[in-house]
Amino acid sequence: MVTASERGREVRRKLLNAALELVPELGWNAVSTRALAERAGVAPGLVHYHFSSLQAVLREAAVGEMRRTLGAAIPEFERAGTPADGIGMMLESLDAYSGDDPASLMFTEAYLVSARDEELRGELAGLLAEFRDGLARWLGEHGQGSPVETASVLAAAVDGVLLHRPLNPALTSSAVAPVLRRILGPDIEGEEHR
Amino acid sequence: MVTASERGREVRRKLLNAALELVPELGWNAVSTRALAERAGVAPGLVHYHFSSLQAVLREAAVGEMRRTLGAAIPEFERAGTPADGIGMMLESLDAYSGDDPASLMFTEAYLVSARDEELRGELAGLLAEFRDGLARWLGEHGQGSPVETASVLAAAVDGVLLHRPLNPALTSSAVAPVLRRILGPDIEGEEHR
DNA sequence: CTACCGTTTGGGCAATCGCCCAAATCGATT
DNA sequence: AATCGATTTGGGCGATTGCCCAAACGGTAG
Repeated sequence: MVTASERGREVRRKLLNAALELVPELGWNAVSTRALAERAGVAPGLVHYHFSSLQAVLREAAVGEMRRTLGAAIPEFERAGTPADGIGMMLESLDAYSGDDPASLMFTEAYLVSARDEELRGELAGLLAEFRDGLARWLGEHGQGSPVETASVLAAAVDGVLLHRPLNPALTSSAVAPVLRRILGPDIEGEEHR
Repeated sequence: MVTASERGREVRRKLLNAALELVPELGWNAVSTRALAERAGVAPGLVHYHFSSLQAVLREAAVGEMRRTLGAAIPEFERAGTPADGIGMMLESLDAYSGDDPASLMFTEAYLVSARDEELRGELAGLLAEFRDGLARWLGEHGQGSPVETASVLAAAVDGVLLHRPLNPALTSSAVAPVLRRILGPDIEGEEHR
């Protein structure tokens, strides 16, 4: 015995999962109402019954996925004893992402769309700020100088590596980790330019 | 007196410039034949007279823009005396790119599309390899250890910063430069994980 | 002047788009 | 059994898509 509202929530879930598959496969702007419904195995009209628009489905799917991924990253980080080990662990778990896998592509697609979608931009900025602050706090507690700036650059660098990976197969974690770890070292003297 | 072929080459140029504007404005997949022609100030049919497909216009525009930008970056780099100064200079000139400006968005759009477009992927990989190798050679000549890995991570980190900038306004060059410069320092010891 | 050829025009083609909606369906409640 | 509200169905709406093409245009050569 299944109530109508239970079936409804299941359809919603299937639509969000379909979005998680199709955005990386086709690109955010190439996902259509009908393709989404077909992948979810439901009738096309259901998309606009459960969501206010096609964009709303994609936004909710993207934000949910990123929240899950980033939320799992912080505690994993904290299992490491030192920041240097933390970067190592993070990059190792990052080897699961080739850069052209669904999760990586969803991240980049969302970043890019957020440049033109104010609502998505706000949600992503909040998500990213939360992750960055968590990382910065942990870095600070372990004696890292300029923890906020370091965390910001670290987060950006990791996404940059994912962005470059499909074009540069040499960017494996074992090649990246030693270089990226140096970011935890002391400042390097350099002229300040005007 | 203007020959037909001269007018033709001018139309081609105008279409490529229009693509340079519209891809960042609307997103790669949202640029249509008609919108492109309208922005270029030419008739719609000309798009498929001068190019084999709409995608071909966007590809040629993106590759050209990236070739120009990356090509200008290497000599600028070499004007610096030390790698530390080079990063400073690069990041300063990078302040011209807010992350949601046309040039930055075109870079990211191209990276993303290349995940699904084999031809574009090949061209971008070549472009990126050329830049990375030039940077690595210069780093090596200035005594930088692991120059290839350092250059690869540096290139990725810069693109990551551009990707994050619209979501994290604190990522100014003055905040990023000191952190990113540490990448030129000595290796940091850290456990190797199994 | 005529013939020629690369360029340009603008409308047409079939396909697809996001979104809408009346009607059908289904379990729960009376 | 009758009724109700939430969910589902599938087709329809006007707009837009990439690409095509016959016809017009315009400078050059014979």
